[in-house]
This record gives sequence, structure tokens and C-alpha cells, in this order.
Amino acid sequence: MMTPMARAATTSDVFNAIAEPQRREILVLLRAGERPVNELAQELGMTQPGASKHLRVLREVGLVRDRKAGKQRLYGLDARGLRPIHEWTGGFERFWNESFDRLDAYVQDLKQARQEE
Amino acid sequence: MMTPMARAATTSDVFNAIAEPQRREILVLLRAGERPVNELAQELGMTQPGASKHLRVLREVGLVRDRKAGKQRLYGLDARGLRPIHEWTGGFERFWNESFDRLDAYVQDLKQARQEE
DNA sequence: TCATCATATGCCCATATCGGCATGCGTCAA
DNA sequence: TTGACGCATGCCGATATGGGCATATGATGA
Repeated sequence: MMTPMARAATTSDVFNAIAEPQRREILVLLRAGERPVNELAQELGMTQPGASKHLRVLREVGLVRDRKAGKQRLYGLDARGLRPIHEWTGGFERFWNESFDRLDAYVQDLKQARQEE
Repeated sequence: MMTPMARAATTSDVFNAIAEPQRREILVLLRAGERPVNELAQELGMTQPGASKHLRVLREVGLVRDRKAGKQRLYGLDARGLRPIHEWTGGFERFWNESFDRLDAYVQDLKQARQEE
């Protein structure tokens, strides 16, 4: 029994949403203010459908909000969802600071355990 | 010409590496210190091959280092790669703080543009 | 040299993604 | 009402992933 259950949790969470380079670019652009889809697509060199799809993902995880403005639809940033990521990575801060010492000792070990590979 | 070029950049960058829940769990566990594969697999309830695969991804993006220790292979954290992400998200800090005001004004707009759907 | 333990890989299945393209849908102006 | 514009969707093709399982590889101790 048991369907092979390919891929586990993936879509629909902020970590995944910002794993895509173009989506990160969209977010950066939106810091300057709301923008209609076409403008975003043009400024980022992507097709309109392409922009719409990425915007959809961003909207589904709550990183952007949209509102109608005439024929256009303006997308705006809602960065609150990035905070958890900032905090999660922040939980490793002391480690990347310690890194010098730790890596140094680490490298020593490596030199002695030179039977590597 | 131009091969359809399906998926764009994905693997091999830190953003993608931490987009996987189990890989994030591994990183968290490693904050307590180096661990052999089997131990990680057990503590996280995954199979040994599964753990090895996730560790490989983490190693390829530089988030973990490994060294031999007898029959085992100890994996250790190298959090330096998380710093760029922490900083990238930090670039949005003023936005999630402003959020209250901005969203408030935003909601007003929405209420008036109630022809939404 | 030979079992045995600890890992890494290879392979297959099922699915998730991305991009490109065509098309549907809603809005506005003539 | 009609046509153009702006955007969202649907569909297809190519590929990346994840998990499960079997097996190759490396290292250790008898």
C-alpha cells in the first residue's frame, strides 16, 4: 500500500516562495511601491504570464497583496512573512560568528585525518 | 531554437537548500554539535539514505562540513552561508515594521475599491 | 581476507515546477 | 455593444525533486 508519496511539503510556504530568484527580485522591486503586473514583467525581463504566476505564488504565501486600479491590478509588498525567516536564520548568528575559531580547529582535524578520500 | 529550458536556477543555492523542512531540521540539530548520519536519521525519523541525500545538498551549498571519524562520518554545521539570507530578509525589516500603518491605509483603499470580485 | 557496520549512490515512481503560448475574463472608452 | 488593453489560467514539454529500496563503497576488526 502507501502511495510512493513523492515530494513532501514544498509549495505554499514562504521559504519555498523566496527560493526562486525572480520572485526575490519582484519583492525587492516592490519595496519601491506598488506596481502593475506589466511594469514588473518589463522591469524584470519576464513575460506577463510569467510575472503573474510568480505573483500568484507570492500572494498565496502572503508576501504581496493586490488591489484593482482600473484595468490594472497593483501588487504591493507585505513583508511580514519574511520576518520568520529573518528570525530563523538569526538563530544561527552566533554560529557564523564563532566560525573562525571553530573552523580553525576544524581544519586542524582535517589535516590530521588526512586519509580523507 | 532554444531548448524549452524548463526550470530555471534551483538547486545548489542556499535559499533552495533551506526551502526543505527536513533540511532545516538537520541544521537546527547540528547546532548542538557534530553528528553521524545514522544518529541524525534516527532523531529526525528519516531513513539513512534520506538523511544522506539531504546532507549532500547541504554540503554542496556549504552549510555543513563532514569529516571521517572511524567508520562514521560526522557532519557539522557551517552556518556562514545563512548570513546572506539573514541579511537579505533584513533588508525588508523596515517594511514589516511599517506594516501597521501601511496596511491600514491599504485596507482603506480596499474597502473603497469594493468592486473586488 | 572476510564478515560487518556506516554511508553514499543508483534507479524508479509520482509529483512539483518553470517557461512558453494561446486563450479566457473583466474593465474601460468610443 | 464592440474592440483594445491588462491580467489570470490552462495546457504542454522538459526537468528537478523526494522518498523508498537495493546495492555499491569504504573502513574496521576478527
